[in-house]
Amino acid sequence: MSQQRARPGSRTPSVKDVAAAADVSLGTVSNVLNRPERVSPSTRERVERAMAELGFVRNESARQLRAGTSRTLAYVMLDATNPFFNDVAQGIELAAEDADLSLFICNSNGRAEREEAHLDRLLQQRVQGILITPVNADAPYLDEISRRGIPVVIVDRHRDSGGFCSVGVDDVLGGRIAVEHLIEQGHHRVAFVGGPDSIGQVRERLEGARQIWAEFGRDPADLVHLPTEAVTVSEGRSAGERLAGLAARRRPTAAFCANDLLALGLLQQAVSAGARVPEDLAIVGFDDIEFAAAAAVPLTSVRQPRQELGRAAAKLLLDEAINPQHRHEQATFIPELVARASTANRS
Amino acid sequence: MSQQRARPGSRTPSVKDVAAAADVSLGTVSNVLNRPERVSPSTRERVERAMAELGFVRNESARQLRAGTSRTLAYVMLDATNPFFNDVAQGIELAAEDADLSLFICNSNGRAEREEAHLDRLLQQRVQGILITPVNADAPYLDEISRRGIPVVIVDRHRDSGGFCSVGVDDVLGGRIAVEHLIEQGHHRVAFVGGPDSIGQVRERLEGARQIWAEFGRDPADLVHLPTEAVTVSEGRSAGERLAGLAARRRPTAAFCANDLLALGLLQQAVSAGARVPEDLAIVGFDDIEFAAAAAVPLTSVRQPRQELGRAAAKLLLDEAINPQHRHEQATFIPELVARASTANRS
DNA sequence: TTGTATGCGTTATCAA
DNA sequence: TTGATAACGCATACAA
Repeated sequence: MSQQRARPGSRTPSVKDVAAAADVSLGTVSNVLNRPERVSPSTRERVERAMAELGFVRNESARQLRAGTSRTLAYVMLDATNPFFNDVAQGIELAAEDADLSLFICNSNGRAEREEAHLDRLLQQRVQGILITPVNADAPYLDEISRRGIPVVIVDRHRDSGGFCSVGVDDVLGGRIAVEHLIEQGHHRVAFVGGPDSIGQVRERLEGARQIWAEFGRDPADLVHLPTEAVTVSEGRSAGERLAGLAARRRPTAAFCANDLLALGLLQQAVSAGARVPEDLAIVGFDDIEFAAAAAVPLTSVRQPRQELGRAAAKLLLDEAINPQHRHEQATFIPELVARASTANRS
Repeated sequence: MSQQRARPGSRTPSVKDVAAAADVSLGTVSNVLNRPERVSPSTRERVERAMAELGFVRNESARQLRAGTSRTLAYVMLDATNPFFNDVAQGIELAAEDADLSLFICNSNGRAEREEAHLDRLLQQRVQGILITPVNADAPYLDEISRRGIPVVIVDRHRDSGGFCSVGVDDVLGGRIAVEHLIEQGHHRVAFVGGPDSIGQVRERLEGARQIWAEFGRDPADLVHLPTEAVTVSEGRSAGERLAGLAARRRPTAAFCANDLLALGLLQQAVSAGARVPEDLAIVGFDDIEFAAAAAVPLTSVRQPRQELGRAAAKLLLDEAINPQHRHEQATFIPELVARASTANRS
């Protein structure tokens, strides 16, 4: 096999090489690159031909060093195994692509020290801005970055103390519509599955659930909180076991899960224990990831506009980076119930 | 809210600023950064203090421009909605992190023109190397990149014409063990669900299935190919409908799906049509993504070491980038059957 | 052990 | 319309 590599002596061609080949000055080559209208058609064509022949590719590091502005964005994800965040990342990537920007993607996996290490590296890269779903939205190093003049947008979280753009959905409302739906379906005892409390979303979704429960005049004791240690499939399963362990007359007939991973785990446990969904147990998830619709019993879920969240965040970031009179903005999207078989009517 | 930003007049501090603050020369600061052993403890400490006080962060563009070596890798994914590729990406990211490298992640979404646009940008970034699950492993622009001296590793695909490192599993073997398992479970008529043919993996998994089928002396007509237009959940559903439409005596009692997404779609269709899994229809998937184990009927699947694939690919890439006597290598992992409820024994 | 000087590839300013 | 030149921030060879 011809292991054809670049000949040892050959650097990758620079503007200088192009200039020599096209017999123009270096400045003219740069103009062809950056302000082609300033250069006459004939020489421009000559330069372009030389570029093609030499296989010239602009060196972005040099460009960035000189111009002072980078052409990269970064997204620091919270949990790469949750499709929700990957969908958000896709939205960001599409926006970045539109703006001809490259995107660093990092995963903190829920650990603050990894998050900080990533941020460190991104600072060195002089990224134009950072999108982040932080482990802790109030971490001081986020302010530190912002103080450096680097735009930071918080994704799928809001921050009490302000100072940042952020995007997310109205989680309280999401909790309300989920439980309202269950009430409408005739349930009188409902479980809320989710935790830990340190996750703001979980708290707010539960808060919404409690609000609507109270508004319908229900007894708070009939809204049972099944806490979990994380929002994962396996925690959903374990919550299911606890649920199944309750005495029949105390057992909720429906569960609202803080996210779809929990809901899928709960569904699996229920089915494997011989329970029928939704007849014995109705289930509502949150996020509406693709696997919610793909479940054996398609899952009712509170939809977040996942890609749109990413796109919106990227747009806010770019505005902050470019627009001098940018004002921080908390973009809150409205979640939407998507009813499927897992909560079909109890008739 | 105090919109505290960098004071307009303040650039981010450079080595020069640090040098001035620590009252040493610029070269000494650079030495502290790159060969700390060469500088005396006392001045080193002074310099480090100055760095901390000024909040100095090394400018990676300048470093890269001067040193000629970049500290970034890139992975061009084929399909960001498939958790399999995200798991591979995680493996890559972990390896990159170990090497203190940043990672660009791009998604071609199966479209060659997006892939090329991404590669273009990555070339400009002068990435140290590119990992890619290509739309078409034989695309000539991959050679073009390699010829430029940029290491390219092909992930989850192999290339006939060589010239690259690649990682993947033995797909033929994967097909064999999947169908062998079904034969052992007592199935006499089996469906292969997958397509299009342009995907090498699909062809090879089918090939493996046929091999083992023949070796057991079975009639080729009893291995029914249900072609799909993509390896997605919805195509799995539609294959399920076709399967259900077959006359009962011609209908396979088991299906081997080219990947888990297809298998999940098939499972959903079967359950919603009232079929019991595995009693009426046994299902085997491929990849063993997390959602296979999380399905309502946990899915038997042929496991690929997803993260490990990514890690191995990154290691090959780094070797190619650093080791002058690097030799291209096709790393082939052995897939492994993970038996779950979707193929429980027909007793 | 520390300082000085040069250049990486590009953009932008100014003169021709 | 084009050319010459300086500067971006850093690493390194070499001198002190």
